[in-house]
Amino acid sequence: MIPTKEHQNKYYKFLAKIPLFANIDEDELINFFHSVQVKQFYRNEMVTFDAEEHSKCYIVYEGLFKLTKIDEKGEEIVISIADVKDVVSPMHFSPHYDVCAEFMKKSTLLYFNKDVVDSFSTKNNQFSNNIIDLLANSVQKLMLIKEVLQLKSAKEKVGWYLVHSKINNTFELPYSKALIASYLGMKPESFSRALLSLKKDGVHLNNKTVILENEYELCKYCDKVTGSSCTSFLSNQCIHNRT
Amino acid sequence: MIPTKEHQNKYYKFLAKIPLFANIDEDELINFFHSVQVKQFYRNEMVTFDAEEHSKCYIVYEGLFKLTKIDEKGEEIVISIADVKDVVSPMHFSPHYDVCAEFMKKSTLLYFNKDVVDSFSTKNNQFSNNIIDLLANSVQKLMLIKEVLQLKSAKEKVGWYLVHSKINNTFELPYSKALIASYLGMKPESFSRALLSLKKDGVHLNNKTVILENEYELCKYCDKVTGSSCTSFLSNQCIHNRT
DNA sequence: ACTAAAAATTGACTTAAGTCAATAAACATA
DNA sequence: TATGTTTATTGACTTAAGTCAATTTTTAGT
Repeated sequence: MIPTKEHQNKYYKFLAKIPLFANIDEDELINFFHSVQVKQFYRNEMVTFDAEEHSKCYIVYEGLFKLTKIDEKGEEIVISIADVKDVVSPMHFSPHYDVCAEFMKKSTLLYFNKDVVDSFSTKNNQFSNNIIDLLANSVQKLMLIKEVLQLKSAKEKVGWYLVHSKINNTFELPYSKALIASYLGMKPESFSRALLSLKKDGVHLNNKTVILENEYELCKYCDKVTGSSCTSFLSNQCIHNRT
Repeated sequence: MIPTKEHQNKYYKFLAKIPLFANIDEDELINFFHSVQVKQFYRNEMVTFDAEEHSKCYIVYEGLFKLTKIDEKGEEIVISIADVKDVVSPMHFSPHYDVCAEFMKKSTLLYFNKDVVDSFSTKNNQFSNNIIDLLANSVQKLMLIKEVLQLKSAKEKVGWYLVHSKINNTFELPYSKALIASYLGMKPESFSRALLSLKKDGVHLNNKTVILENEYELCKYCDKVTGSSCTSFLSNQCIHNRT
């Protein structure tokens, strides 16, 4: 759907702050933004992002959804969680790769069709670079979560997610426990039991807020990439500080 | 190491066939290839691809290695297998993301430094597009393997890998069973037991060659992206043919 | 503030895949 | 073609996380 004039301005301002559009000349950007489209999705709505229908690039303006794959038995895995400002770009997948988007909240997505994205990236080299950064980031995130899923125990997974939240979201669990559990490839029951076990080590969860008896209980679950955004990175207490 | 004149020509010919360099004007390509470097690695050699030292783009000229992550206890997961013609590009990872390359054979890697890659992609839009395709492919491959690892039983994983080999490598297992097992996130013993169970369903393995009692035993393990390269894709027998 | 619905927890039990150890098959190099 | 080494298989046993069912806690709408 093409947005009304009144909405356009706020969409433009929002988009201009997304890393995908960073360091691009404002005139070119505004011109590109003319082709933005908008779509609303309802809570619990499920959409298959098959590339034929969805050869687009989506940006979450508001709301939350998870990208999932579901098998014949109804078992579901979460590939990624898409929050406000996140970019999901099925136009870059194979036409035979289907993923399912499950909306956790009423959501507004802004999107561009593949042809306009491609033609803009041909004209504008910085935009190409931004796409490269976006995809490189996805690759790294997927490699990291693969490591977490395959190498860590239930308790370590939860510990890892908590440090992650500590460092990136200032001690707040950003989503429901069930959603985080499925992102970590575990059942809510196991998540709950892992939290119980962490509590014995001094890691408490007051509703969604992480509380530590003394500051460093979670450090041992930290990975280096996450850690590099920590204020104590490479300090004496930091496990990544090996000399 | 800078290659000798005599070797240059064969490297150039090899590189020109890699998708990363497809559809680029030959003169520009040859000019870019002047900056290629070469490095040899020995069987069982292990190298950490930390971004500081390895802010490069590698192409496997000959040999084989696996990209792995290893934890404190020595447990290892395989992130990807890099075979001849494959591109591995640590320059696109965060400087804090370390992966380990373990060489399975004596290998020769060609590589370009980040600065020359970046400057070529600034000048040449097609090259930018090829990098985007390369990364988009990695994303999709990682999403697919995540699905395989989390959603499938041991037997289904092996079945999936076998169809994969059937379709892409004409019925040959390309690597050792132990390597394939670890790529599938399982132990060699479990791989072996899964093969035993598949044998009961008419799937035999004569050394590394897959033999089917009647043609379609493996179809139920096929995913749609892999299937799209199958000669019988969407035929009557094909499970992706739902009407 | 009240109620219904949704989300999270806890306990008892099950299970698929891992571990460890012994043996067998395949490979590579003389 | 023999020999030592690596890779694969098989069997007995263990275990971490899943399942199912019963509560309890939290959330959201009136």
